[in-house]
Amino acid sequence: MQERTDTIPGHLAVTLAPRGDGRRAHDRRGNAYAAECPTRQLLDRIADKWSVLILLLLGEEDLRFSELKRRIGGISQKMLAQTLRALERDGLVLRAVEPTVPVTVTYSIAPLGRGLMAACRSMLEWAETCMVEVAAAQRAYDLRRETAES
Amino acid sequence: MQERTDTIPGHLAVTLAPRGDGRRAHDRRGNAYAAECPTRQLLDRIADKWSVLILLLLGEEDLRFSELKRRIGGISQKMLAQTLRALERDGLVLRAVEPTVPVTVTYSIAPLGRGLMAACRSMLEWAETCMVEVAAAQRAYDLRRETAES
DNA sequence: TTGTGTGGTTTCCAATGGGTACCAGCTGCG
DNA sequence: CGCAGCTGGTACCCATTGGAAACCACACAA
Repeated sequence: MQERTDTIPGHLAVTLAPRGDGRRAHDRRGNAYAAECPTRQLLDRIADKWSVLILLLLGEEDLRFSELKRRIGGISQKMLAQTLRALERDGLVLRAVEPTVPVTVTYSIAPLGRGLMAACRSMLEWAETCMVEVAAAQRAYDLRRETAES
Repeated sequence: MQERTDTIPGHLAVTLAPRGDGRRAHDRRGNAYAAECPTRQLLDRIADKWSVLILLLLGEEDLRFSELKRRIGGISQKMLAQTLRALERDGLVLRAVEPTVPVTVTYSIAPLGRGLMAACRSMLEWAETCMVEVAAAQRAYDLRRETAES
């Protein structure tokens, strides 16, 4: 949305190795493949199944803790709390506490998280679209291995 | 690259719960939030940091095992082998063995994986774009907690 | 009084991931 | 000749992570 290619103050100097050969486009924007790069660390946190699922759900409507837990099959309370806290810290979701009788906590998507949601959504859509082909590929692979073993 | 949006035969019938209330758009395409849903299981596998990084790299050029390991900071041989095998099984990457002196194994992206790459790429681009804002949000969050503690 | 529901935290244990060593097979160097 | 070295892994072991379940505080309801 804004020009940032060479306006970011300090971190590019850290992550941009002084190589001089501008080989690939993304290298000019910080190397997300280096473990120490902040972009990589951010990517590590969001390229996570629980984060993606939570963001997708919150993209549709605001939800409370227990409702999220109910909707996301297989998530433990611990991981839900942990992931929500991380997303809140990153400014991707908002946490609103209403001091009702049993305290009510509502989670919603923050402005910063909206952009990420689009990426998550296209991942989900790809999965829905290609699932059958993937399943076929798996069967083919397993069959190949099976016959190769004998 | 090719039309596949509405030509899929059978799986929609499987994942579409017979509920009748078409509340939300994605419900009509199988519930990816249920742990048993194949779409969810696929999403779990691809919403993973190593898978995303590998796909992004292979999207740019074919690479060999050791080159991938060199480029992806912090990945262990074991995780690289494991993730590559899973991606190969899912039909997302291709593994080509050339019987050279020390055997040379080249990995490339499969047609099926191309579509997913787009989603991975937008995730990376989002991370690059919003990293600074996220870092600021983190600092604000930490500060809030710090002062709340005292 | 005991149970319910809320949004967690804590505790413990199993599973997952990572580090390291090792392997096979041939090359080339000393 | 013999031995290191390069490749793409696998096997083993331990550290970290994730999950299940218990616990908590609080107010109300039966």
